[in-house]
Amino acid sequence: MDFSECNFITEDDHNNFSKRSFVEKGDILYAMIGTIGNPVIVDTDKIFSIKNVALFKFNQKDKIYNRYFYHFLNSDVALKQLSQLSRGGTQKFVSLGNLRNLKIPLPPLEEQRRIASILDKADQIRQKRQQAIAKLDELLQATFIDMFGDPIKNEKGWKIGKIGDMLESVKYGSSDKATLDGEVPILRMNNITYSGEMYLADLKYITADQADEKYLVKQGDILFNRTNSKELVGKTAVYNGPEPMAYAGYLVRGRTLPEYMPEYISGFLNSSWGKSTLQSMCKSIIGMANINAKEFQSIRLPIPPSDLQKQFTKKVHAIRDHKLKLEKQLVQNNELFKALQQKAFNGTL
DNA sequence: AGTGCTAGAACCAAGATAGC
DNA sequence: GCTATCTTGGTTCTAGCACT
Repeated sequence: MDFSECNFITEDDHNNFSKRSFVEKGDILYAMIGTIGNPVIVDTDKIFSIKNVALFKFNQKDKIYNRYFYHFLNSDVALKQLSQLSRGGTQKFVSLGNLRNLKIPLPPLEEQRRIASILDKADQIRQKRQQAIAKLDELLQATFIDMFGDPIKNEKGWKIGKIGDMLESVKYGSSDKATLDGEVPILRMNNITYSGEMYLADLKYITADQADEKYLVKQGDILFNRTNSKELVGKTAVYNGPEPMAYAGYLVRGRTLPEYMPEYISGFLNSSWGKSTLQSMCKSIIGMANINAKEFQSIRLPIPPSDLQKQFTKKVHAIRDHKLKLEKQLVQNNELFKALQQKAFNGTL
């Protein structure tokens, strides 16, 4: 059907609010530029100026149910229509005209409610899964505190030392140019997440010749991001992935002595104390911050007994395994949701 | 080899403006 | 006046090079 019977509203003068900027409960907002989409159902009445955002109002509430429309906007059926129409060079955007002309299957209201409630339920399930995953991250932090206490107060009276004391070697990575078609994958800063995990996607590669032993990571190596913005400098993760893999020059590789656990060091650096230590020590110049290998090694921390570090590592691995399981389930949930969505909007649900 | 430093690419969102 | 499109600007990351 043609959607022109709905009101679509865009911008308004900043000082001159009118009906056009009155957003009500149940309206839907939709980003027209940048990350196109991300529809939101408004849950409070508010007046504000809208720009580059489409506002959907539902004048004919007996004909269209907003949650049904919301799910439609999120569906591939709608996105496909829009992706063919979106314009712009580097910056993609859709126009109001494009949105007005969206073709949407429109069954009777009761049917729309039924479909929306099925999709809502499926959506809730995957959100719950996502929350469970987030909880596991918190558990990781809590486990660290539980076992080792507050590192600043050091109530448990651990020996205090430097990260360097726990390492057998510290090396900078390769400064060779990474490409998409080389042989050996090379880890870059985007492969380390802020929360301290490896993220092995979006890989680039170097040639086998360039992948000298000194530029390769082994399982159990610590990777430390020496150059980045002030907030992100010092991102640290323990490598546990497949080999061989190389690492780039703006990462530092730390290899622990056998009696110490890389997970403990990473756990410390990823705790709130670790993060604030890193922020306070980095040398920040025009946007970029640096922590060199020497400074990395000089970071002071409590060094608890090996046994305890090993126990911590076991727990970390158990939590990560569980998280991996949940993430797999989440992928399945997402696929299921997509399938339901497909069915919903081609009339077979 | 290790390190500091910087240009600029990529991305994205908001502001500004041209044109109907 | 309204909409479509272009410009500006911020953030983050990439990549490389020069200095020690």
